[in-house]
Amino acid sequence: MSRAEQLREVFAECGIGAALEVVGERWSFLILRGAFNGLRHFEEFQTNLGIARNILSNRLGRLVEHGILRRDPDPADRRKVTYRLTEKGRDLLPVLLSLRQWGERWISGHPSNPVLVDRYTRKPIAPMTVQSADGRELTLRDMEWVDRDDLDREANAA
Amino acid sequence: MSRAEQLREVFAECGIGAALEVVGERWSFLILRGAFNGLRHFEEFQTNLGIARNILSNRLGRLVEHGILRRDPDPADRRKVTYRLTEKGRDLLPVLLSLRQWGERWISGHPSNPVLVDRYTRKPIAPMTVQSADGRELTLRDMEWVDRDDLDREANAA
DNA sequence: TCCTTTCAGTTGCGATATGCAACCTAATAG
DNA sequence: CTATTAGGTTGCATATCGCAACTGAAAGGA
Repeated sequence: MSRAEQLREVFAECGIGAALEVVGERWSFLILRGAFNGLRHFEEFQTNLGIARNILSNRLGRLVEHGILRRDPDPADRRKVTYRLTEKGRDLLPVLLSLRQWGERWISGHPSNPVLVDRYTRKPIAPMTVQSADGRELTLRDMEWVDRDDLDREANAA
Repeated sequence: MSRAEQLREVFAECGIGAALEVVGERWSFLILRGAFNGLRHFEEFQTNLGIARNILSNRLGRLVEHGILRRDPDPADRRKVTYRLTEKGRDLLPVLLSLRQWGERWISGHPSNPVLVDRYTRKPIAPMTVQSADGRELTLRDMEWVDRDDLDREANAA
């Protein structure tokens, strides 16, 4: 098997591809950002993001299909519909925050508003970092890509 | 100012929008995933990702424009060109890993191959989490969105 | 009751973006 | 000096996006 074929197999089953099929379309991340910031209704998303209504309709539908948002009628006003994050959706917070911090550092050049703070200490959250199993911060030089089977063999040999 | 207008202002200057303009297009993340895994040449990206050649050309060009990849001629073979991550590109690793871990957990349902391990302990890296300034893991219930100016006022009042 | 506004979409249509296959040029290999 | 490889570009078909206008059901107000 050529190096290229090896890599193709390896990448095909990567979680990134799977994730992108669900949240990789244009606007999906921005809609989720809105949801994390408390937006709930169609018109709120539309006016805040400035997204076309048909696209918004399509994206909300898809996020609901994939179980990232839940769509419920508003009991108080039967015209209204509320979109809320599910656990699966809330679990995207690390992705959103990593992306945001990167954008702040490398693109916009300054911290955004509002800030996500620890409710008790009132201090902004820490930058997202890659850490070892025992909590040390790792840089790319401290890491290595290893085939899962090779890793098992290493463990058994030890 | 209405609640909607407040939020619009607030979101306009969020780093996520800025980041997405650079890496939010289709294929960009997958190309970066490839780069993190050691792909360097046009044909490698093309055969591994199965992306159309014109789109690949366009995306590589854009990533280079934005300073995420560096494009160098290969001194050993003047037909070849190498694309490599810059520091700005390498700093996207937390984004890629968060996305990958989410995809593994919620979409593909199983860990991907290969694994990123701590080079010395040989243990897989930890899941990406949101942490307080002093390193405690935080859930959404432990956090709050706060306007930066309000936060400053809080700090001064204390 | 009737009229107006709000909410959450849908529809039609032109502008973009994507994907495929074929082609191209320079450099290398044999 | 011919064939192959690397890294693209070009043309063309299809899919997606974005805007503006429209719809239908539900409230709100006089």
